[in-house]
Amino acid sequence: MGTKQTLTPEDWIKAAFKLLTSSGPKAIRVDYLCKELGVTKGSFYWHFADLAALQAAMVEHWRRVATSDVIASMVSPELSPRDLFIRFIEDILDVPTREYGGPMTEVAIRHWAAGDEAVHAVVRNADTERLAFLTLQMRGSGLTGPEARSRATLIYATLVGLKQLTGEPGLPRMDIPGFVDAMLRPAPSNAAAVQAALVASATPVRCPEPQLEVQ
Amino acid sequence: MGTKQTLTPEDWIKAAFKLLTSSGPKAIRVDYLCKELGVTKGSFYWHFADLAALQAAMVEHWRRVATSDVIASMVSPELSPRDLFIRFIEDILDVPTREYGGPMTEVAIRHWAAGDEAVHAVVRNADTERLAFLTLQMRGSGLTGPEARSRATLIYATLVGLKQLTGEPGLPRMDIPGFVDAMLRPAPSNAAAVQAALVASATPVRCPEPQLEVQ
DNA sequence: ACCTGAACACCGTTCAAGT
DNA sequence: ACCTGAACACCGTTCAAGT
Repeated sequence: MGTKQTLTPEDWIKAAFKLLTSSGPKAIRVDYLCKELGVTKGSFYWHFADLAALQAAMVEHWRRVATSDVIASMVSPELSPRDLFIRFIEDILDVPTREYGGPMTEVAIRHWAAGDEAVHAVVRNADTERLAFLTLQMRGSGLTGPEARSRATLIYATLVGLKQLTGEPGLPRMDIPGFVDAMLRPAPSNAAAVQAALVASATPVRCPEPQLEVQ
Repeated sequence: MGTKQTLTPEDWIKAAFKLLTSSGPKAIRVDYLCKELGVTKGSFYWHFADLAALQAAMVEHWRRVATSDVIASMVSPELSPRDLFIRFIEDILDVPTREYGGPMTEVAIRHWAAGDEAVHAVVRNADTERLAFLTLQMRGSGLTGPEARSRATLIYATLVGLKQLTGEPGLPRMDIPGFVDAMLRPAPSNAAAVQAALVASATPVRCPEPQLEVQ
């Protein structure tokens, strides 16, 4: 009743992301997937030619939802540049992860890419595409060409880096609107100052006292 | 008689490099190694705990002969800075490869590193070590701190890049002494000019007319 | 000490047969 | 159309037995 009769490729991809984020790239295995979905191996090979095909589909899916789809959803012209930036950044870092491997999909993909050149190539493409879009928007906000590019690079690198740290407890939470405002200010062009603005605007999460294991 | 009775770890490492350079990282397999050496699999596991141990030994061997050993052989103070540079570059790019996988070991290792994070980490360390040494020597030749570092980086990146292209036919052959002379000139500090000096001093190998496949 | 030979383990892949 | 179940293939690893 509540259970679906037939599996779709999306079911396999979703299960594979779950394995990726929970147990790493090497956990993307046919038997694990089948256990997760309650079927036997033969079923997998009806949907995919081989494991490489599923992996390619995973990466391509990620590329679409975490890059092209987000960019495409931005072309509605009612957004101010500032709001567009905020939404883009929040979407890139969070939206595509909701349905699949949880909030750490982006980090898991980059970890996977470190050991798989095919994955790495797609991640590079995604970075390029996102950066080109951010640069274009920066330029549309009145910044000059090189300035637009360098600010876009800085903002993107900073946020990707912070996202990596999000896994650890006691992370600083980032104030994305405040950061965007600092990045859009035309004058100072001072990377260090902008970086300082981000750090200053980051509200540290309540940091629990370090607990010693006392019994 | 002419054949050795007993295999050494070095024999396995050498055979593994042969497989790496001829057929890529995935060809480093126990059965291939055994066929190459004329023994059975059990022999391998007497010498190494597992395949990962052999791979680690390969990378560590490369790191030693292609980095630390070359640097250590340079501390004899009879060399002029210019000759030291020339010898270092030639040794780094050629010497460590003679005994093992031929002249393309450096390229093969970097290709391997693209798909294996453990290998990649060692390559990064080697690059850092080589660059630190080159920078130090630049500084000893009268260049200022930042200038020494940027020139060392440029020279190293250029030569690594050219080495990658060496595999293809019709390569430009590089005039290392001429390049070093250009890099040691203190004044202009112009990266593009130095780059031009290298390209100008590269004597193109006889470039055959493009042959159309006419039958 | 060094190696053989055979077995085992693991996991991707195939395929005839079911519904 | 979608899946089961069992077999096979591939290759890393183990180990008792040889010299």
